Amino acid sequence: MDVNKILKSNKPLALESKTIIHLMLVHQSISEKTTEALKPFDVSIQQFNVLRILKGQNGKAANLSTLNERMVSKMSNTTRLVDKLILKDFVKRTVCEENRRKIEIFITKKGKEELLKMSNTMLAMEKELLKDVNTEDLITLNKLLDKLNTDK
Amino acid sequence: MDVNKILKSNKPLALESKTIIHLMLVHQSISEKTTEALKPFDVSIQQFNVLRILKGQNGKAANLSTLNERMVSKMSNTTRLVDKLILKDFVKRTVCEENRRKIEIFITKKGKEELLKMSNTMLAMEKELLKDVNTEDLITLNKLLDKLNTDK
DNA sequence: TACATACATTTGTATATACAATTATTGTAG
DNA sequence: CTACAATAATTGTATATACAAATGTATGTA
Repeated sequence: MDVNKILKSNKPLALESKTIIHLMLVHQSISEKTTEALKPFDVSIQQFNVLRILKGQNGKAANLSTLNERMVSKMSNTTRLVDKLILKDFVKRTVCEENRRKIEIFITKKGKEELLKMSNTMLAMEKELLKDVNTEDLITLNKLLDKLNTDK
Repeated sequence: MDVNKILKSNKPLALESKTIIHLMLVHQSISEKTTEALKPFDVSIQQFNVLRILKGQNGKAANLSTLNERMVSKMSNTTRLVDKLILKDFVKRTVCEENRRKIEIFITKKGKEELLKMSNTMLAMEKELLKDVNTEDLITLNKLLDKLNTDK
């Protein structure tokens, strides 16, 4: 992707602005490819992320706040994401007995099975997207992204 | 931003997956900061982008398809973005006389004035976000992003 | 015990976006 | 010249997201 071709601006943008736009365009592309990759499973990228986090818990429950901390989503919408995953029978939700304000969310057997298929499809998409970026470059890219001042 | 701290996964993710998540998290942060920066002007990042592209036209009109090509937006929504900018008196829309299917969109004087203020605010935000990334790193980052296979 | 406060989640609602269908205009084959 | 396809933009609608307010539960304190 060549950001200059897209911008076609005669007055040159600040390098900072250009970088931000570049990141936006890259995100848009990733987002579209992800939606496409996950379409057969009828889940959104956010629903996929919830499943991936839950599986990372290795049987332990996660409550909503925990999910939320690790996700690109607002609390109120995480509730609704979980609602949708329950409808698909991919996760279970129970009230936490030690603290009834909290809820506990688990991934189900079906959820785990589907997640495995999704992950394979996703990884194929990711490899295709990153096929011209070698390992060394990927490491550099991650290091550079770590330098961004994102409060996280 | 340290993506490993956020993921907290025990089973290590593929470097490709990690990079994609990293980009997603970075985008989310940029998106939030941008919304915040543009709030005083009551425009969205997409509306800002329309204005920036129109200004880059240097008086020449842009039609919707042109705007769309250069933007992170679907055609149908670009129509509505322009609607909102018209309400604010930031742009004007006229039917193209050579081809009445097309419309021509111009930035207004008021639009240009406001865009200048917005750009200053945005640049300050961008510099803050990228304060720990030096020029050389920015160039490297853009080069790496160019390597992504995004069909653009 | 009663009451204020904090915490965890949910609900309501306005706005944003994606996708499909529609309208209006132009181009073109017969 | 008419019919049909192609182009440019708009509209309808379902889903997604952000933000604020509300709900239910727990904790501190007078």
